Amino acid sequence: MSSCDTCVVRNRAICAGLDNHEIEALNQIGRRRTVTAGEPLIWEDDDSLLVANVIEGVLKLTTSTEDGREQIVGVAYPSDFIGRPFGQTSSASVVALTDARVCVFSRNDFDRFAREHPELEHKLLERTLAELDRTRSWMMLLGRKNASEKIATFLLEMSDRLAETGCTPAFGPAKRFSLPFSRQQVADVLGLTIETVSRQFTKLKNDGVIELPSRREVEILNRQALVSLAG
Amino acid sequence: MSSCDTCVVRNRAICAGLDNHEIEALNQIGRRRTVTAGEPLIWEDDDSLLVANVIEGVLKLTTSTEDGREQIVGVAYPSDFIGRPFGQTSSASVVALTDARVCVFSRNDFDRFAREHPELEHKLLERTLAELDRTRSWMMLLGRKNASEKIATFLLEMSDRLAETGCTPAFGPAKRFSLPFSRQQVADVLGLTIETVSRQFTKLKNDGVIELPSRREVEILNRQALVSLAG
DNA sequence: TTGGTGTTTTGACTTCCGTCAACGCGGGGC
DNA sequence: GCCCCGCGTTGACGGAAGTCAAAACACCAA
Repeated sequence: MSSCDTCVVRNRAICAGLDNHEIEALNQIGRRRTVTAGEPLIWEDDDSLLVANVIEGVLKLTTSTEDGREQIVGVAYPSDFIGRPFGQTSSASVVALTDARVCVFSRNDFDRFAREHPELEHKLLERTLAELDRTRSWMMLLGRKNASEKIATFLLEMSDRLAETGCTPAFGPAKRFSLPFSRQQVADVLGLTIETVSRQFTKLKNDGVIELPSRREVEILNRQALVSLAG
Repeated sequence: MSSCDTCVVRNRAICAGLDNHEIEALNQIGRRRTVTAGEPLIWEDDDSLLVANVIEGVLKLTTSTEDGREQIVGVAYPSDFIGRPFGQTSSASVVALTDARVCVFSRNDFDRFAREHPELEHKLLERTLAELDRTRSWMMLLGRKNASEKIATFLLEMSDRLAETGCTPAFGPAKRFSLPFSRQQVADVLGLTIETVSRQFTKLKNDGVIELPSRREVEILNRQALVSLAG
């Protein structure tokens, strides 16, 4: 009996579609791991010894300059795949934002397994293409949007992304949610400073667009206003 | 005799690795097309009816806001794959920057063929992963670098990218090259305005770092200076 | 409750880049 | 050759966001 049998992302992650025999083989080369909030899983420019599936929690992918500036280039949620298979060094560090559970593989083992299982490679390809789309629309935000457009876009995206994994059984975007990011991390996602993020949040609150019940909580009072601000 | 036999990117594009029989089948569903500079090949948000391999020339991938701001989110060179296979609408327009030749497929035909040829899907996966890496490092540039760092990084990237396809048989980065971009397009790549781009070019010229023999030509006089400016 | 620490907010000031406008230049057509 | 038009450059100016610093706040532990 493999631990995959009880895996909550079994039907959504790239391992979906594998039969029992294949899952058993995959299970042989992978292992479960927990990562506590703030703990790194992969270092930028290391040989990317491992790849992983996210089971639970949220992780950030970041790149940094030597002088310490940081940009969050991706966010991984449950069922997402992280790491860089097929012979390149990883271009990003991966750090847990919340306590997380992941299913890790050595890159070599994973590469070999993937090449023998086209269905898995296909799932990975679909995921990678979707991630590339998301990343490109984020480039638009980074290159061409101003601070208030960035914040509005960010809040809408959060509301969508967190709804999928949220506790609320209702469908559609979340009206109220808990950010997995500190203010500094929001700044690192949007290419802003922490002060600018803070000022924009305050402005939205004063304008009655959102409510901020606590540091990490956001409640969207006027979604339509956010949509029109997002540009 | 298929036209693939004489294709200059036959060994570099995703069709590399297919045997003669498979190439013949692929040739059946594809066709050659020329695109003149400035002409669009794919519209943003259309159903992405087609995908393509670049044989010759350079094309830009762009996203735009309703109010006309544009961001170039990718650049396709010979042997690159463009378009969005597998059931999503494309998130970017594709427009030729130079006269170009491409090998186009209807998306449905290509999807079907790809699913039957894991080796091709694997090549596409490797390409997509590499493109995602490049895109992420560009996010760092857009979010965290200032104008002079952006310009320096851009010139170095151009020098690398154009060397691969350049006429000069010598290896290594090109010392002198012809930009496939207008000043406005450089601005759209870097998330700047045309005026800022122009000023930064002039500054680099005055500082003796580059020479600008004509509007599109760039000669790098002091590569090391560019590297250290790029941050 | 209190005190301490790290995060967030707020304020004052600065700066980089965007905006607007005028000018220059180069290449194509006549 | 000459003119014209689009692209690129330059200058003056303003404003959005960054920087620096201090205050306020949340959260934890004792």
